[in-house]
Amino acid sequence: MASERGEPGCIAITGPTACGKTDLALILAREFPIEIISMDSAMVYRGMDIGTAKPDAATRAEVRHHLIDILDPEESYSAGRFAAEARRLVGEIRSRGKLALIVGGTMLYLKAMREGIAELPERDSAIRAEIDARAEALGWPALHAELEALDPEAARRIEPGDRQRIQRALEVHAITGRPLTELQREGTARATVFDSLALIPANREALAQRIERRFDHMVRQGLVEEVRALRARTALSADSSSMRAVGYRQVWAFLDGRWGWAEAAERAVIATRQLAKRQLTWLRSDSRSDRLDAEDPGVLELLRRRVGRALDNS
RNA sequence: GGCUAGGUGGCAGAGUGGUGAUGCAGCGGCCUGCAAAGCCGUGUACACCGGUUCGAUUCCGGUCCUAGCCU
Repeated sequence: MASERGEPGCIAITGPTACGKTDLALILAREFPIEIISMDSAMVYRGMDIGTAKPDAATRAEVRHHLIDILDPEESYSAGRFAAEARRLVGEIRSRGKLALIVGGTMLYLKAMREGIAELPERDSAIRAEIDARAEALGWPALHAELEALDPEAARRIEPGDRQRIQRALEVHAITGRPLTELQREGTARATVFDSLALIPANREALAQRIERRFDHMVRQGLVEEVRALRARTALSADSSSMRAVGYRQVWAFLDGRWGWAEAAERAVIATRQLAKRQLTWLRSDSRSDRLDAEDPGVLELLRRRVGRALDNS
């Protein structure tokens, strides 16, 4: 229906981890003039290949991929950057006469791109460190109370224990001198309209098993070595946002000696399952995505039709 | 067979004569620059059968299990 909305050149395929979206996207990309835009908050990092199930070099030589390997793991990405960069890429790909296929499971990025995101300052490490120090001394509920005074509306919707959001709201206020809520109200332009197809595994139990098998596979591929190499980077720590990723965090803890291997592996699988659950929760309430049964053998054919139609319209 | 210590929700693990301990997992949900993150919510558990009691998971007796020791 993209054409009917006058928007174009772009389709998203999303779904929880390990639902098969990458494989399907590659099949499509080999059959149609497509470039893939990765919508994945972990594949952006260089050196994080095995644990993110990143498409390998041969595949990427064959099918053009974007927003993979664009940052060092010490850096941080953001939904705002994704929205801006993906939008720009869609235009570029279109100008080459190709279809941009957005593939990934980072739902906030999908939302930021589709609905637009307010123009806010980027994170500021110095200010965050300062806020963390105060939280250490006073506790997050105390900072929540401070936020109450600066931005009552934000305080109302943010839980007193939600350090991440309290921190961001205080950070934005510290940088701009204005309440986050106000800034968010002002600028949520630049939405991009496009179809998105959500692959939903009908069987949770089967998904859980696939997750477990996939983790075992990653370990055989050398996940532990990959994390060991990352740990050698002095600028990287367990607190880095890249190292909070599922799998990496747990293997890091194992290498620290905090957990035995059995425990680390089990926790990695659990964390991945929980991630999938959160993704499914997001998709359940997302009325703007078409929900497809990931296990239905007919999905590929369905995707082919959607892609073909989108190409005809652009 | 005897003695001793135990049997608490899927798991771990406190506790009390009468207000849902807690943690983990699971399940549901939230989501505006860390999102593979962060957070919120969610359980008529007290082995079984009697007894005492206004009231027993908690006290008493028995039964059945489990572990250790003894013969």
